Amino acid sequence: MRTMLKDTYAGDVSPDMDGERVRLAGWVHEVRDLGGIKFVLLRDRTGVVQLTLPKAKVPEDTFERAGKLRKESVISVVGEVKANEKAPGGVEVIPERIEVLSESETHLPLDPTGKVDADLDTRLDARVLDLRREEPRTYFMVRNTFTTAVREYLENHGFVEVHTPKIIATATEGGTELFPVVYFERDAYLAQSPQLYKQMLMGAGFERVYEIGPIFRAEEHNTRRHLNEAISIDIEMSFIEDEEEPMEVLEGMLEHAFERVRQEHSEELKRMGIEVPEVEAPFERITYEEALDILSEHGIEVEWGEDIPTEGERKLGEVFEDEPVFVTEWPKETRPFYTMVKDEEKGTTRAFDLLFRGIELASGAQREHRYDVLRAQIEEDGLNPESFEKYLEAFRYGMPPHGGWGLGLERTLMTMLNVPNIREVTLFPRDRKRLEP
RNA sequence: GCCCCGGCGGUGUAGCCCGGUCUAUCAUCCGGGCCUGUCGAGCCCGGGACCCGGGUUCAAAUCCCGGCCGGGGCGCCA
Repeated sequence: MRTMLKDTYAGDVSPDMDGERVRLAGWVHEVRDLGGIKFVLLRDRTGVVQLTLPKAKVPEDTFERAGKLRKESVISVVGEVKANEKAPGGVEVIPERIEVLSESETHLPLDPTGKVDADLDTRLDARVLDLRREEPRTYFMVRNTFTTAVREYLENHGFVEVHTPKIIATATEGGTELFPVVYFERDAYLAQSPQLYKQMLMGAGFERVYEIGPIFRAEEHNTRRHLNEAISIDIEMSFIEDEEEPMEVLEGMLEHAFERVRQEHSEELKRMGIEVPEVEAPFERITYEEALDILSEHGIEVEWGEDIPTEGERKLGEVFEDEPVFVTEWPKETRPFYTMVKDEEKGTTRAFDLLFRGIELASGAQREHRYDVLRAQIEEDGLNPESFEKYLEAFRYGMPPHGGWGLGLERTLMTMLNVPNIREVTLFPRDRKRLEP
């Protein structure tokens, strides 16, 4: 990366570049004025480098200007690299010229050097400044590595990326609340999931699709693991024999993506005290019934047919520690109409959830591809098949057996990085209280 | 939707329980000064705050009520 104003990243300046002339640009991290010598710490997205200005060795106006720099102003610098043991990292830059490109106001809403803590709420209010800090920046570099690795894996396994509509006409799965939007003269909603469209693409013969896109949930929840707008990684695949195949894609993909993050970010994560766990496919698999038994052994009673409550998820997280675990064979009543029933007598389905560190990261299933059965299940759920007409049509002209899952991106990152609040890994989170920035 | 908790300078806090030199603590920060090796620089001087409204009281940051804003738990989910 080079521009006319910048040819070197702060983090790339190293002692073996001694004598080289560099153009740097970034933010004034700190200024230490000792009178006859001044130190300016220049920060960019790669790190911090020290500019050293001994009065006798730099032009007078540059020396004067350095003393007047305000924290967080944007500057560009032309200078010479000097290896020097006294400098942090053993290297510093002696500037010839310092140009202020944009001056920062004083009284910053928070301290980007991180010497003084700020509450998450304060940080999110001043998110642009907050994102200049190393920790949040690292989270989003990890996020980028993660989604890149996900695409890599899925592309290598024959999945094609698609984009389905986010403005929809009807409630998809029922259940969660939808955000209404005014669509010209009609009512419409923001999509809570790409589910129905992914399936329609199976009918279209795409065979393997994935989508990384936003989902919207109008639930008034107020917790550290919920957002009203989140990113979902979704796949759907055709010609599967059972739900085992999409599960294998999920565990393989996560193994790969976690490994990538470990490879590319271990250094800065270690500095922050974060260790990304090694996850290895195949993951543990237990049935819903076995999960209930385990919980019962730990004093948590869940009635068959009920969803596993938060307390139970947490307990399972303790039991399986850093091991992701699939919970399979969920009862029919806990699952939406498009889920394929596995055992009519027992009332179990081909649905699965992926739990990791006590939190639900993904859910998926083999879907019902038989038109008549699907239609009947819509009715059983108390929904009107007529409002699913266009969806159902996809099942009338040849629909392969298929299945897939949706994985919450932010949920995955927050558990992977062990951060206490999902908002940490979201650039500009949307929750019950927050609509801006 | 139900429940719990909290609001003090730009930021993070002490003080609140047990009202009274609180003329409000400390750090960071901001402004000024000194200093040629800082790296959480140091030293000196200065600046800046009790969420809003009402009530109780001789007296309210402190007690009570309401509002606003925020944090979290549950439910539901990714």
